[in-house]
Amino acid sequence: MNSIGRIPDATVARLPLYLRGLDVFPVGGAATVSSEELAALAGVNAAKVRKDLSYLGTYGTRGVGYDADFLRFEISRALGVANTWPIVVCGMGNLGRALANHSGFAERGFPVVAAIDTDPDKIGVEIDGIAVYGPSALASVVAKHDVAVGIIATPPEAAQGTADRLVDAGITSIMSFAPIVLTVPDDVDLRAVDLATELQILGFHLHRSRLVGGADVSGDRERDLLVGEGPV
Amino acid sequence: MNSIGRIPDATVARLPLYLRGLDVFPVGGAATVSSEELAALAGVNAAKVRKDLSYLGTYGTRGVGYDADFLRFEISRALGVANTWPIVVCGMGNLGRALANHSGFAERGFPVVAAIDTDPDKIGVEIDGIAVYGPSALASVVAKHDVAVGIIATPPEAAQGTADRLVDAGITSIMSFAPIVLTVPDDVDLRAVDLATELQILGFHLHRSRLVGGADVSGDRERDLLVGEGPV
DNA sequence: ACGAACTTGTGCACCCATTCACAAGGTAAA
DNA sequence: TTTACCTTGTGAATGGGTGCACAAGTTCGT
Repeated sequence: MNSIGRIPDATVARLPLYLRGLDVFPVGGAATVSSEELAALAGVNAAKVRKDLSYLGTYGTRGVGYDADFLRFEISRALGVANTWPIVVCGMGNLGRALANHSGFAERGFPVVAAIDTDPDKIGVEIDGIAVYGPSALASVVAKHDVAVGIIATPPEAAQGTADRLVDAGITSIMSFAPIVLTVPDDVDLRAVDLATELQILGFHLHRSRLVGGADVSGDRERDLLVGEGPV
Repeated sequence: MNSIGRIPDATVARLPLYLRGLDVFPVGGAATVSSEELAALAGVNAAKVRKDLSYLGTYGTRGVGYDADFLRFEISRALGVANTWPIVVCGMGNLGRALANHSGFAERGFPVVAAIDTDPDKIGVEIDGIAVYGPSALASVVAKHDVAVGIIATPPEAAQGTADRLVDAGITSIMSFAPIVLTVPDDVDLRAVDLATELQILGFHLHRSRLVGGADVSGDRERDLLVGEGPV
């Protein structure tokens, strides 16, 4: 199955992990990597790696493995990371500031080009090199910088309003850190990350294991990644 | 069903959402909530709510719904949130500081009681009310505050060492924000959250949807900016 | 007391993802 | 060339999760 078969959601969620794993091979190094090695680098098992990659095409060589550079190129192409998707961060509180500064975003093709906040003391200034605008400037900021993704890091009570404004400005990809359910049109892609929820899941297992006196009752815990809900 | 049947992982991951949804009902308000309402509050569908709750027990009343207070109590009990699980944050960079300050953690029973960093300028001082210690103090900090969860917000190259030290100190629940695969013993519960990975998943859909408009499926339109820059 | 209108709890069918197991294809050395 | 040994790619089995559809149980109005 070549170029354009449907790629399962679970596979899409793992592609970035493979790409990340390939970072250990220098670009242009002509290295080959087996599904077993890549599995270790990405924290999954080898069968999954092979099946996932088979959805993209037949890029490996039997008896040898995958060419690291070529694989990197193909996964990048599938993910569209050759593109750069500018981000606007909404809400410059603790979390917003940390996200706006997060070097890992720009490195992966998601530069933070602007921030939005309602605090008059922040509007018009630069925080850590990021220009902060008021909510009313959102549409023009989006147009000017060709913003593709909005991050919501506002207090929960402002989150829905912020989402509405992002949608009005034409944004179709939103990542929210607000601990509430947001309503957006069907054509908007929303991923919600609730850090407290993640901790509570950890807490559940903690609770269980301490109850029993040590052994992890819930079968064996393992690998996780997570998060978010995918719409279309 | 009954009290302690195995609760599916997918259900455990949603219980915190239900709990969060129940926040709209004042404590002691004697309100009842239907699966439909709770579904809307949690962002899932009603059938899932009913099935999930049935794993905890039969807490609803047919024709009526669920008693909000009772349901809150039972979900809390299942999750073990009646307990308080102290947290130590490792790495007080941008993200670490934001997490250490995040009010949502303490509200949900996960107070940040200490922080660890290697920077001599930070060790021994308080940052936003959180005492910062050096790595060597980890074991004593864990013992003294009865720390149950460790958060890794260090640079990627320090993450594995930090994980090892947390494990040595007796921590069995770890949440990592470092973009690498961490190796921990089987009895340690590890949740990895990679924010850049999340964005790349959004990027995949963006890429796909924008391709449909443009006539080129060959993927030539993209700038061939490189692809895998920074090493680990 | 009775029927209409609700809402839960759950059996069941379906779907997606994971994992196994192996044939197909490739390398290397004698 | 032949043999021994790798590793991919993929049918097929397995397992978990989702959602439908409906019987069972409750409330309310008449």
